[in-house]
Amino acid sequence: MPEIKLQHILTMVQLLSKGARHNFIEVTTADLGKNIGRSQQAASKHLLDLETAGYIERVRRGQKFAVRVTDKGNTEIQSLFASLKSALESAPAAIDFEGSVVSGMGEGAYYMSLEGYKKQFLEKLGYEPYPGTLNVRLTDQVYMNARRELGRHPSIFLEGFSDGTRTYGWVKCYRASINDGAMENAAVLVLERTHYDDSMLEVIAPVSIKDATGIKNGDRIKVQVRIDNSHGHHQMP
Amino acid sequence: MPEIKLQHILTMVQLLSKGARHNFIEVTTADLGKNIGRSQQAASKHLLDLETAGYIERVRRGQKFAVRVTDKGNTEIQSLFASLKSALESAPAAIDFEGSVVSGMGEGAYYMSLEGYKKQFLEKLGYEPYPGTLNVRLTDQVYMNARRELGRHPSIFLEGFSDGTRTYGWVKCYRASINDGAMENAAVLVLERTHYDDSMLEVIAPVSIKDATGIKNGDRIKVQVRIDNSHGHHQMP
DNA sequence: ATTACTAAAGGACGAGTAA
DNA sequence: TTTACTCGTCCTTTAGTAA
Repeated sequence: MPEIKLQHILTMVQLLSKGARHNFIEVTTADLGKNIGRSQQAASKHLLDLETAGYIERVRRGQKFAVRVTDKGNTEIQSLFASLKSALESAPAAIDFEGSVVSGMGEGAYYMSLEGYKKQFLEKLGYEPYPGTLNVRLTDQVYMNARRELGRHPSIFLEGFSDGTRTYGWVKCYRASINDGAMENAAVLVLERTHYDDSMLEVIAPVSIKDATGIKNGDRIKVQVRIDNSHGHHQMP
Repeated sequence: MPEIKLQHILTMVQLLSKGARHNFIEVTTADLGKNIGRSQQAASKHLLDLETAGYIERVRRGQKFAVRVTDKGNTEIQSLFASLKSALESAPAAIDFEGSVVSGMGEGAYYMSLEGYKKQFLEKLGYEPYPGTLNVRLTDQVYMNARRELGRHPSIFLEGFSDGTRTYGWVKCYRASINDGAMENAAVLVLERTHYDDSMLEVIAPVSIKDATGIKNGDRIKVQVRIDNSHGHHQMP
């Protein structure tokens, strides 16, 4: 959609930031060049090109020129900027996984049933998980890599605790949906302790995922983990 | 500050908008080329360059590649975008004028005293103007051009009215400051009727500008008109 | 079908310099 | 001092094509 050449962006932005949207401002091509990290000659060429394209107007003022950005030029920059912005903002903030359902609800069920976690699930996730995790064996190296790095993203963080006998590690929760929306309020767990392996994904939900979706052991399954991109990444611990 | 080459921006944005921030996505260089308005070969080169620079990573998937934007790449794009954004947003939204004060408060004073305007000034501008306008004769062609186009900008709009005998035209007001802040709450008027000429600026304020600032007839004066840039320009009538 | 090499064309840029 | 011309160099792109 935007017609403006990429190389001219810096020049236009520089002019606009100097107030050239509404006023004719005096800039020398040498200064301009310095500001955009190019030579005087390059800046001069930019202004000539932009003038030809109708994006700026210039008037002689003695030996120098005064420059103003035209409506057309402003529209062009704003629309370029708007389309970049919307492209960046519409970027899906989710990590996709695929794998097959395997049996092994035992251990998960035990942990979920512990009071020290249950309380936090209810408080931070909004529900008490069905007792038992759905285990998904990832099928592709790409998903295993993503699984390994999953814990780096901002999470719903459940503190570890001690019951007097032993201590239990923290749990990071990530909201997730299953099979393109067949179930929306699931969550994927990243545990401090149980370091299964990077090919395994543990999924919980308020109800039995198998019952609710009809998924059986051995079935292929897609899990989409939603990531919070609201800036300020990478947190402890 | 941003190190990334301008020509790579579109490619990076395209990848990000396809979700390559968190997932390895499959893109062919032919598709990518189409999306950024370049050839397949150019897209291929971009990916090679970006990979070398550490802005993306790729993994073979059969014959194709899957691509993901690295943290470094994302940081680069976000910071480029942020610096453009701040440059554009910090752009001063004001039109500067310079001229000399001339006598001629008569007519302005008469208009300002009319009840049909006084009411609207108080309501929309927040004060009742000192009775009398300060007239500024613009000295440079550049300012006269700007004066001619002033009415196109969003304004504080006073309706015209009739007192039974005759009708009075609309008035557009623009908040303005005088001599770099010597007076901040002045306003410049653009009248429907009184089509003086493009070299004249009429300025009002809650008090006598001459008394408050010590400006006398014949003095040079700067008037800075503030423009409302909050998008959605160009309105009636 | 897909990537990316090569060669050649096109464009952007900086140095030198005229006006 | 300023702008902008020419020209040589380097960078970017495309077409053709190999793998």
